[in-house]
Amino acid sequence: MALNQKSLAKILQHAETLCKQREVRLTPQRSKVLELVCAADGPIGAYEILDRLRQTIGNPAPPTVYRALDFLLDQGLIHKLESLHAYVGCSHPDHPHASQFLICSDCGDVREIESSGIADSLRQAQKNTGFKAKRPVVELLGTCARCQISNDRKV
Amino acid sequence: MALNQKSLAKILQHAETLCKQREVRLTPQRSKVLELVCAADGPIGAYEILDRLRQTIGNPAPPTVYRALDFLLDQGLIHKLESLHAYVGCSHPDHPHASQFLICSDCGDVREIESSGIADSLRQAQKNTGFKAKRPVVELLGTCARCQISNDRKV
DNA sequence: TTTTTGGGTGTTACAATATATTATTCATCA
DNA sequence: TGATGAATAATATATTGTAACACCCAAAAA
Repeated sequence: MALNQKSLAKILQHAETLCKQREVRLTPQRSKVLELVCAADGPIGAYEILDRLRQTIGNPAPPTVYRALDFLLDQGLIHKLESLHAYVGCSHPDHPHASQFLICSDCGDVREIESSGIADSLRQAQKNTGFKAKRPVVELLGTCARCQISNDRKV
Repeated sequence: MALNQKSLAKILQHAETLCKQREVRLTPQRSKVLELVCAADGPIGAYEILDRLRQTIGNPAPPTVYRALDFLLDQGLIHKLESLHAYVGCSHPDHPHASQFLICSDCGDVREIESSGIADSLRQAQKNTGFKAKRPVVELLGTCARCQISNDRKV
């Protein structure tokens, strides 16, 4: 992550455009929550968002955050990492898509990938079983390439 | 699920054998938790386990359950459904494996599949990125074949 | 035999995450 | 203006998960 001011503005701008197209309302609060998620240096929890929101809005309560998060999730502007109970900004909110996450347990880094191979295999599995997925959750918990190297050095 | 007494006993027996082989201790409590998870009619939450455990053991506390669950997860005897905050017995604990779950939001049914296609694509993604997964989480949230049909009828 | 050690357990308290419920605001439009 | 519906506010509570520390006990070491 480590987003600069410029690209953050770009994301928010983009979100606004998308929501206008879709005729849904990106209210100030929702926009602020999106900003907090995207500006965060990695996945961010709902209550961390709540804390930071207090610096802008007067004493918000949990439902405020969760409602905003639900909206942003629906619009595909952010993703929820189920295994971390945390949220991240979406790398490419233009098109609805099934992304996958590589979550490093050592350094905490989270990388979003969009593997057509994985998507294909998931589609195939659905075809085989008659199941229809609305929200695929694919999260690989493990060690990123960089941490593997630094771990090897230590040993 | 809906397990009969006989196959439940078989599972427990099997778990005992595995743990002996691995030289880890399947204590009475852990065995009891495994039994509760496997006997449950679907995914079961930690606190539901806690409640049922009270009928056997004198006043257990949350850590008791979570410790047992952690052990069983480590041994691959159960799976955790991250998106449900719930646990299910593993269909085939013999070999460590990456399974995937089809979770129906309508009827609550959970089906464990073991798709070699998905496993392959995950492996490939790891190869491409240098990431090394210790625990893959693949959960498809959606509608099962049966519910799709009954939903269509209603509409 | 005694000591030590380490895993497992018991217990209390608390942290973190999430939802239910009810009421209120506010823009929009008939 | 009044009605409508979406969004928000406020309060309380439910649910899930950990930290910390004391204790027990069995197996290994002295």
